[in-house]
This record gives sequence, structure tokens and C-alpha cells, in this order.
Amino acid sequence: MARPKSDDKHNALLLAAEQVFAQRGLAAAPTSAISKQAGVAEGTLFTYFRTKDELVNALYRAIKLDLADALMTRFPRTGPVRDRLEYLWDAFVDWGVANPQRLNVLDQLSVADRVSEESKAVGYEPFAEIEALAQHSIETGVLHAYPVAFIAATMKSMAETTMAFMTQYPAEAGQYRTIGFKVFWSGIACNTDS
Amino acid sequence: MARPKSDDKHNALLLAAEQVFAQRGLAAAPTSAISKQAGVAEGTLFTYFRTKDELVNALYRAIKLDLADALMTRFPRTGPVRDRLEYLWDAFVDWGVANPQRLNVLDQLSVADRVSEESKAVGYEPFAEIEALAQHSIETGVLHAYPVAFIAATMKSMAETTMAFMTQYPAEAGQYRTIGFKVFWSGIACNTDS
Amino acid sequence: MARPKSDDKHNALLLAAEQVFAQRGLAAAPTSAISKQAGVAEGTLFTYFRTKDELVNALYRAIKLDLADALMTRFPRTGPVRDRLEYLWDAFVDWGVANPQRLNVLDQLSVADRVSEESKAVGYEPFAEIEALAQHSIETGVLHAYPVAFIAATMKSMAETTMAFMTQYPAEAGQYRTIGFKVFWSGIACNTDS
Amino acid sequence: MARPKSDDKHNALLLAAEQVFAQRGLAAAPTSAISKQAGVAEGTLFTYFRTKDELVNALYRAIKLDLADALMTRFPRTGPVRDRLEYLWDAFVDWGVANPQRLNVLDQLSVADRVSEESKAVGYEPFAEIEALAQHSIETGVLHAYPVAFIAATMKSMAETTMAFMTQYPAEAGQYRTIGFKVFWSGIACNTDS
DNA sequence: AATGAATGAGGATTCATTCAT
DNA sequence: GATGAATGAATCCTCATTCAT
Repeated sequence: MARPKSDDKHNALLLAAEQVFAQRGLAAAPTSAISKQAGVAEGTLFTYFRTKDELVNALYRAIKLDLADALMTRFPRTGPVRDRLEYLWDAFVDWGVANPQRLNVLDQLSVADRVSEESKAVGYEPFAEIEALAQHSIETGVLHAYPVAFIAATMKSMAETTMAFMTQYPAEAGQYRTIGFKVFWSGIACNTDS
Repeated sequence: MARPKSDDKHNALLLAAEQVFAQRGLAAAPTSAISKQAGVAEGTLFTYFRTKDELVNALYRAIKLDLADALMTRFPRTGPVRDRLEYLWDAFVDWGVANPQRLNVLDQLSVADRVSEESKAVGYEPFAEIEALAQHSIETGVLHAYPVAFIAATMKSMAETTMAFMTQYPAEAGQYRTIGFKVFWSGIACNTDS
Repeated sequence: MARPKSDDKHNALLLAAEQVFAQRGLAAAPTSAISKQAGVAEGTLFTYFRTKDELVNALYRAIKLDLADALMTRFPRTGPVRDRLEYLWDAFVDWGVANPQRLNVLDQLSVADRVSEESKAVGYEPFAEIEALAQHSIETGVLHAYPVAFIAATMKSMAETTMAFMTQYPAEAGQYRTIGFKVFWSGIACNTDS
Repeated sequence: MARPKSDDKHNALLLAAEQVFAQRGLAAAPTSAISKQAGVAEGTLFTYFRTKDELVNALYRAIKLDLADALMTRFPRTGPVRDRLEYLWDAFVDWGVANPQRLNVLDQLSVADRVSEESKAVGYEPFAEIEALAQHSIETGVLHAYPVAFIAATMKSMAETTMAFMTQYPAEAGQYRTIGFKVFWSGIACNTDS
């Protein structure tokens, strides 16, 4: 018996949770609303996720995985550092603008204490390669010798700021995307031109 | 007047709310816990704040006001732009590191939909001067011609990132403070040396 | 020190209670709303009436007294029974139509269990004379030999029905007043003409 | 379907509400007392009635339906008007005397503003036939040409007065029932003998 | 006496979770 | 496995009453 429970329902519940969290906020989202949105009975939710917390954590990981997929799948493993980082940047903000609801929920979950440390660690893993890139770039003198975690966090927070403006002013989205990266790159690169 | 409404209790409730929100999260903070923490009866909370939402909004404004006081009171109205911005940066991150709980709650409140748009507008007002400085600096060619709101948002998000690291690694707090500002300044200034 | 407390406030509170009960219903009328309507502090209500129940009972008695005044002050002690009963009838329904709010509250209070049996007895007393008239009329063969209490209750309930119609259809108020009495009189009199 | 919503519990809650309202009064009847009386959990009440108001309205309709059943099911559609009205009268007062608690609650509900106009309209419908009978009787000269609504209201209020006496003096219940109808009939009929 | 802040029990309703069907 | 009724603790808020001022 490989997997008796339906993948469809599992995913429907995750998607429903995302929608409900986006609409009503993580705090004010009863499980009943989630199961309703997913088109299943209230009790069914609990055969797929033992508790609400488990659902929340699963959703966090799913979103992070989706994001990782968007960033890392076609990530160029060669070429100039600037180009490779810009690839990540564009992939990130494009993902955020294309999935504003998902981004919104990710923001909520990142602050919520319902998400366990373990989930955060798991969610971070796919992005470790970025830190490796940063580490290498520091050693080759392309980036300033700041802690890599700090560089990664800077990238994340600046990208999120950028996404917020892109979402708010869709007409200028392209400009914000460019500006955002320039600010970020200028902040961390030794030689801005490279 | 009989027993005048006491400022002490008003403040005690605000402080208690901050503590309880920090410990248990905005979502899971019953008013009963807040009144208990404040040392008053459950009903008393509602003579000072008609609803929980009103308390939340009052707390948001109070924290913003406190932050504004920390940043703007001694803010130098003259001198090089870089120095003036660095003053703000230092004041901001020092405040955040000195009041981690308050900062945490501010972050929670900034995302929460319990905080009204009006409160956000009121909370933002004292910081308008920063945007004015940015605007002036753009016109004099000191800063890049990016939208001032974007520059302000960048400053905020980078400072928060910096604070997170300062809090997590207190031993290197000073270094992070410096690094953070350098990254920010390099990102927005036309001539990095100025 | 005959009466240190002010009659004005006493009456203002009774009047306020009447208004608030009429507007919001006896059940949903907080004492705070009553004191506010009366223009006094919340605590003041309790120096005039020890409890809410005491206020309710006092109001019941006051309304009954007012009604008794309207009915009995000029009540003709001589003349044909029919005329004397019609006098009462007219006085009753005219009072009700002139004071619809007071009548409404009286109806609410008559059903409420907050009003004590003692209050009901006290409230009934001024109307005892009506029963005496009925008793006499039975003995002289003018009215049917039904229990006097039943005749009195019949008069009351029919008058209230009549008032409801007079209030609802003010244009035909006069006709309902006449019809109502005719129905009542025909029901209890041996000889309808007398 | 999992566990179907049980008619038993629905009725148990309605009955419990009736009992609790009768004992404690509509105003002072917490839902917790009702669910306890019904033998269900506090939350269960709200799976059968979304709000307390909905329960109150459902109870009002149920009582009215029960009363309608008692009056109208075997109501003779032919025969002398007097006999037909007397049938209704007897059915009404017998029902009231047999169900004093239900009658008491009906009285409370009839005054309460928790009962919606819609419920009142629905509750009145089954009795419309009585007004039709009155209308017909007026046209054939059996009853006085008073507004039918007024006649109906007279019947109701006199019957309730009668019931009060029957309940208070059970030994003379039969006599009050007869007297009551005679008073009513004499009040409205053109020819008392018919 | 007048005021209105303080109190805390109580009330309607919600909700995560369980379990009978 | 799916369903949704059942549960009862928890929550925000109200309110009659008390009492410090």
C-alpha cells in the first residue's frame, strides 16, 4: 500500500490553506474554512495533517520548495558572478510577482511562531548553494568579505522590498526589478562594474 | 472627577500587551493574559481600550512614536548627507537592539491586518522628514534618482536585517552595524566616498 | 434632613428607565444606559435604587400610579353603571394612546419576573374600586354574575387590545374606542341597552 | 453522511429552550442552560441553531404550529358560526391549560423583539382561516361589522384572560371556559341566541 | 451626595480535534 | 478513507455593583 491517501486532496488542502491564509490572515483562518475551500469535509483535513500546526509547517515547506524550484532549477552553474546573482534575483522577484498570494503567505509564515525551527532549516536548504556562491565570490575578491549569511539575508530582504514595489506599481515593475538589483549589487560587490 | 483614568494603567496595559505579544504572538494573545500581566482586572482593559483592536492600534502607534523619538529627536538637520543618514541608521539599529521585544512586536504589527491604514499613516508621519532628505539628496546628485519611497523602504528592510544579525550575534554587533550601513550607502549613493 | 436626595434625579432616573426600556427592551437595557439617559453618573443610579430590580419595581409602581391617577381622579361616583364604566374605559384607552411608550413598558413589566408580587399587589390597589363597582352591579342585576376579578381582567385585556388598534390606526382611533367598549359591555351586561 | 443531524436533538433543544424560558424568563436564559437541559454540549446548540435568535424564532414558530394543529386540524368547516367559533375557543383554551408552560413562553415571545416580523407572519398564517370565517359571518349578518382583525384580536386576548383564570382556579376551569366564550360571543354577535 | 473607574462573573459564539456512521 | 456532528475549553466583551476620590 504505497499511498492510500490521495495526493489530490493533500495538495488541495495545501492550496486551500494558502488561499485562506492570504485572504483572512494566518491568525483568523479556521481549519473549517480551509477544508471547505478544499472541498473536503472538516474531519478529512486531519487525516492528511494531524494538527493545524502540521498543515502550516507543510505549507511553509511546500512554498519554499516551489520557490527553490523557481530559483534553482535553471540556475546557471557557470558564468560571471553578477550574471548568476542577477539570474537568481530575477527569478525570485518574478516568482513573487507572479504569485503574490503565495509570497504574502510566506511572509506571514516567516514571522509566525507556528513554523518550527526544523521547518525553517529544511526550507532553507535548497538555497544553500547561494551561500556557497557567495563564499566563493568573496574568496575570489568579487564580493566584500561580509558574512555570507548576511549577504544572503540582504538579498532576501531587498528582493522582498523590490517585490512589494513591483506588485504595488505594476506599470514600473521592470524598472523596480532593475533598480533593486543594482542597489543590492552595489552594496555587496567590490567592483561595481564587474 | 471620581477616580481619574490613570496614565499608569494605560501604559501598563500597553507594556503588558507588548510583552504578551512578544511571548505568545499577536494571534495567540488573549486579552485576559494582557490584563493579568498588567495587574488589572479583565474588564479594566476595556475601560482603557474599547476593543482589542483599539489596543493593538494604540500599541502600534506608541511603538512608532517611541521609535520616532529615538530617531528624530536629535537628528542633525545639517551636515553631509552620509553623516545624517548614518545617524539615522545607528539610531534605528541601536533602538532595535536595545528593544528587541518592541522591535519584534512592531514587525508582527506591521504585517497584521488588525492595524488600520489610518494608524499606519499616523505612524509613518514622523519619518516623512527622511523622505524629504532623500528627495533633496537626489536633486543635489548625492543619491541615485530612485523613488524616495523605495530608498526609504530599502533603508528600513536593510536595517531590520542588520538588527536581526546584531541581536543574534551580540559580540559582532558593532561590525554588523557598520557593514549594514556600508551596504545600504553603497547601494544608493552616486559617489560611495562622499 | 427630610430628603437629602434630589427628587429631580429620582424622577429623571424613572423617566430615563422608561425611555430606555421602551427603546431597547427590558432585557437589553443596561443600567449604564439608563443613568446616561438621565444625565447622571453610573454610580448615582445606585444611590437612588439599591439594585436594578428595585428600579424596575419602582417604575412599575410609578406607571400604575400614573394610570390610576388618570382613571380614578375624576371617576364619577354616581350615575348609571354603563356611564361610569365607559368613563373608565375612555380614560384608560386615552391614557394608553397618549402615552404609548409608557403603555409599552407597562406591558413588558407585567410579564417580567423582575416585578415582585408585592409590587403587583400595590399596583393593583387603586383599581380595587372598579371591582367594587362590578360587585355592586352584579348584585343589582346590571351585570352578569361572573367573578368580579374576571370582569376586571376582561376589561383590562379588551382595553389593551383596543389601544393596540387605536395606536396602529390613529385615523380610526375614535371608532375603535367606541367599538371596543361596546364589545366589552355587551359581553358583561345583562341588558345591553341599560 | 457521517452522523446525520438528529431530529431528536433538534426537538430536545427546542423543548429545553421552552422549559428554561418558562422557568427563568426569556431574558435570563443562557444558552448554556438550554444545552445542559437538552443534554448536549454547549457547542452543539449552535450546530442546530446558528444563533440564539434563530433558536428563539424557531421555538416561536414551533409553538405556533403546535397551536395551529390543536385548533385547525379538526376545525369543523360547516355548521353554525357560533358552534364553529366555540370549537376554536375550546380548542384554544384547552391547549393553553394543557400546556401552561408553552403558553407562558408564547406570551413572552409575542412581546420580545427577538422574534422577527417574518416569524410572526409565518406564525399567523394558519389562523387566517379564522379571519375568513369572521369576514363571512359579518357579511351574512351574524357578527357585527367590526374589523375582522379586531374580532380576531378580541378572541385571542379574551381567550388568554380565560386561560389565566382556568389555570389559576383549576376547579372552576370548566365554568371559566364557558363564561369566557359567552362574554366573547355576546360582544361580537348580532343576535346572542344564534 | 456625586462621580466614574474598577471589578470579575457570566454570556454568546468559535474552533481544533475526535469519533460514530 | 470520508464525513460532519459533537465536544467543551477558550475568547472577547458586557454589566450590575462597589468604592476610591
